[in-house]
Amino acid sequence: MHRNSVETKKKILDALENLITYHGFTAVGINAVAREAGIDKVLIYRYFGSMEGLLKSFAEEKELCPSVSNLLIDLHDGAPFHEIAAKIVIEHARALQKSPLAQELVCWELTEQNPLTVLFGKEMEQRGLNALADRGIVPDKDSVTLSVVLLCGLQYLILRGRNNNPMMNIDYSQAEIREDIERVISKTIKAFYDVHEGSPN
Amino acid sequence: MHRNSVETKKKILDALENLITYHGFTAVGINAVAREAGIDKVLIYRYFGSMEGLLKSFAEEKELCPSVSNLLIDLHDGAPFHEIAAKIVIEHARALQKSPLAQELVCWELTEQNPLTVLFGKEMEQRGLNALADRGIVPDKDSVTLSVVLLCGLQYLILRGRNNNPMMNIDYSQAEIREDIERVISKTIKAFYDVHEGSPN
DNA sequence: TGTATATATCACCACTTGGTGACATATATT
DNA sequence: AATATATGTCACCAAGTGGTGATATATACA
Repeated sequence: MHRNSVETKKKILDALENLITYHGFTAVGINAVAREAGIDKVLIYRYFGSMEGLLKSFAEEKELCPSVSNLLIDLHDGAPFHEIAAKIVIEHARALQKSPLAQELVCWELTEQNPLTVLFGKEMEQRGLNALADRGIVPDKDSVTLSVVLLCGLQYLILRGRNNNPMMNIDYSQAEIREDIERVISKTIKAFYDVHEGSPN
Repeated sequence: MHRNSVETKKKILDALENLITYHGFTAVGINAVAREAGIDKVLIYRYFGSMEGLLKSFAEEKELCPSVSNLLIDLHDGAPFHEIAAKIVIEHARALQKSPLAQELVCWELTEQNPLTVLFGKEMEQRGLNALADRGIVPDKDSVTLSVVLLCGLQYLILRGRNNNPMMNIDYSQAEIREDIERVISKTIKAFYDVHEGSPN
């Protein structure tokens, strides 16, 4: 065997990722990570101090969720707010759907607080805001509220769908149903916006 | 000590409830339940067969979430659909907010499947539907989709708020913010419904 | 070449977990 | 009162957990 600390650290971080992705956050622990990485657990303590330290490093070094900004490039510059908002919500959901790791982290975040879930949560919060800030848009409070509620709803539906346990038979992973949902989302945001801009409070 | 099996069973079921409510579903286990109940764990096996059996009995015998139908009594008979739908969503969320046990079960359901989470999930699904069925209302698909997404969004926000970890500073547990959210929900459903009934597909 | 250090292995600790068999004793039945 | 059964206690098991100290060995540096 070669002795290469950076390689070993990588092995450990990768093992953690695989563990979360394929066995869920409940499977995470010092012994499990060491086993998965094929190294002695004492190396985890040596290089990361503790499980907390490992989670922190993982949160900092791994790409936990892709930026949403670049998913909006096909939106023309003068697009109305409701289109942008809908697009952000929908693309955010699609990205989550594609990433079992991110799904597990969202779920973990609802269960427990640790360096990883906290950092991940902050990152996720910033995604949509950045996409808007990039375009110099400052949305009013109610519009944000609606978008967030819709976004959270989609996140919840995606989490529920994971174990073939969809909510109300609304299985986001099925293409036709996803299209239905996305159409309703767009229609809803537009309808709200049309009514709202007349009297935004 | 008196020897009373029904009392012991009750002790065990109560212990499980307290454990879930005050220490979260991750704390649930044979040893933990026995400890909390102050009885020997062998009695759990004797009376419920296994942890699974205990969860099943718990799901069947405990009142996991209050019916939502009786929360709608102050709604007049001829109320338009959008008002009823909004009321159901909002009352559902308020009920969840009041029940830490239900919150934990919702979270558990996203993490793992077991007799308790499955039964609880089915019960939750039926709540809104029953409220509508009681009034002889058969909503169209898109309206259901919107209501479900909004409802799920509120559930998610409530779960996130539990550990002082609110999403985007939208803390459902704060009265003023809750009122904002509820207002947006009502406004949204009405706006969608107004547009939608003209072209329900 | 010899030596120090970074890296990795191994053995062990106390504690918790789910699970079971042997036993004691209160209660009910005959 | 004698017996059977329901109920409860105890001791134990193998396996897993987080965590640590002692030791081996590859690599780098003198």
